[in-house]
Amino acid sequence: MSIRNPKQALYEQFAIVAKALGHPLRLEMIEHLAQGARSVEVLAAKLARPVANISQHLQALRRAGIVSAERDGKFVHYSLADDSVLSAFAAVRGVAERQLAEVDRIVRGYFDARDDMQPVTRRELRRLMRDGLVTLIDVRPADEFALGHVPGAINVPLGKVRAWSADAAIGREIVAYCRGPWCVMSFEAVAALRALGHSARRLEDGMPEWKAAGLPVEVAA
Amino acid sequence: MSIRNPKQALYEQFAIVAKALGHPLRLEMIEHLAQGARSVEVLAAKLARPVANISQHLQALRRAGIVSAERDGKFVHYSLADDSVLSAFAAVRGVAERQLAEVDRIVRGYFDARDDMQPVTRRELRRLMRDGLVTLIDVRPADEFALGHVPGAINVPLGKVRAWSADAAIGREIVAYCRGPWCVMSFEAVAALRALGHSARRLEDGMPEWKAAGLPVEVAA
DNA sequence: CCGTCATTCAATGGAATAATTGAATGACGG
DNA sequence: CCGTCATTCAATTATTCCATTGAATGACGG
Repeated sequence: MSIRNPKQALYEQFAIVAKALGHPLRLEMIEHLAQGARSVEVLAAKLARPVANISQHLQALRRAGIVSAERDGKFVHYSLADDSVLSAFAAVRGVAERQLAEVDRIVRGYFDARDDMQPVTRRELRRLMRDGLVTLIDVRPADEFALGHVPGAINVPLGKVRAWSADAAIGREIVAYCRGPWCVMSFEAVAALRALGHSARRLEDGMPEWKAAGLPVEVAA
Repeated sequence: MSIRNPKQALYEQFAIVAKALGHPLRLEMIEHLAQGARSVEVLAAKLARPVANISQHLQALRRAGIVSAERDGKFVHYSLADDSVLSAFAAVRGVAERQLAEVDRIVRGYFDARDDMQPVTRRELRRLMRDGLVTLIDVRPADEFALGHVPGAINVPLGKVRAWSADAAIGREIVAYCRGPWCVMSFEAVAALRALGHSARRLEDGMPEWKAAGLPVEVAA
């Protein structure tokens, strides 16, 4: 280890954190961990990756102080070290959104830019929910829903949206949310619902942001 | 280029930004650019690095949408693309501060933890300045001071602190600030002033944060 | 105490990144 | 149009990072 002055040493520490965020798979892992603690195996299954690979990335995230590990018998449960990680994730996303035309292109391309994709804000959703004007669906898998969801939301995992919507009244607006502002599950849910003649919109972002905003969260018994 | 789904493509875009932040030298460059636009040559001189090296890092930052370039005759002036970059920098710093014991160790080690290093908050500084209770010094180089400084601050570049303090009254408190919360110049200024018998403290952070907080900035004529 | 299972470690090869050097571009002044 | 200067590009080497594989660790259940 070469001798460094304190200033360089500090920048190196900051760079360790940023570097750990600088890999698509690790970012995806963080977004999953933002939904709740996960074991290595479960995370590997969710991301369809070899367990050893996920384990190594988790080590990298742990070295950077981004995730923390807790042993529970044979299992090791990983979770985000604290809320500052979500802030950093959101800030990086913010730079990308504002500066990289590519992000805009991807999002628009995904939805074909065919009609208004104006998302519902958290504030607006709270008002609509209070007045009973909309049906709120959480399109994440059941296990993530169980760990915490918006009060009043119904869990309709993405694969079941079509079947569920058969029983829903046409005309009543549906709002969908999932893991975060770029989580594609809510995009797909809204697209499917609209194709079936429903009025549907996305919440502007997802569960981690809802919780980070200090809004109430309901946990399954 | 392999075929990717939109979700992966988005994570890749986000990773580009984080990866660009994941190098100590680039972080230091960002902190300098946060003080104002700089040409490649000036930046290289400030960081004591070969021009070509800085140029390449600037290209990397530009590809990530972090800095923008503006040609002015023979010179190219680089500056931060927008304020979201400062947010991202601060967020990464926040993770490092909270999670990496190493950061704390470095800062403490730098000051030997011998007495209270409680910094002055922005709010407190504004009150002290309004009541005329402190002398505020900006220890950055003169060119950075000229591009914007806290109203009422005196520019005392680090190398001149000792000479300047000879004329300062003992007993009146001095507050020093520079480029940001980890900028070591203010640490050194405070250490030097205290060694000379003055009462001195640091502002909690520096110029970019002051500006980002929407507080008034004074620019040299 | 032994088998099983979740996780981590170690070693490999291949890809990306970084610093350095020297040459190439592009704009200004004469 | 030519020399100068700021900047960028290209090529090289050393380093680091990444995915994969198979073996090692550590804890539980019998």
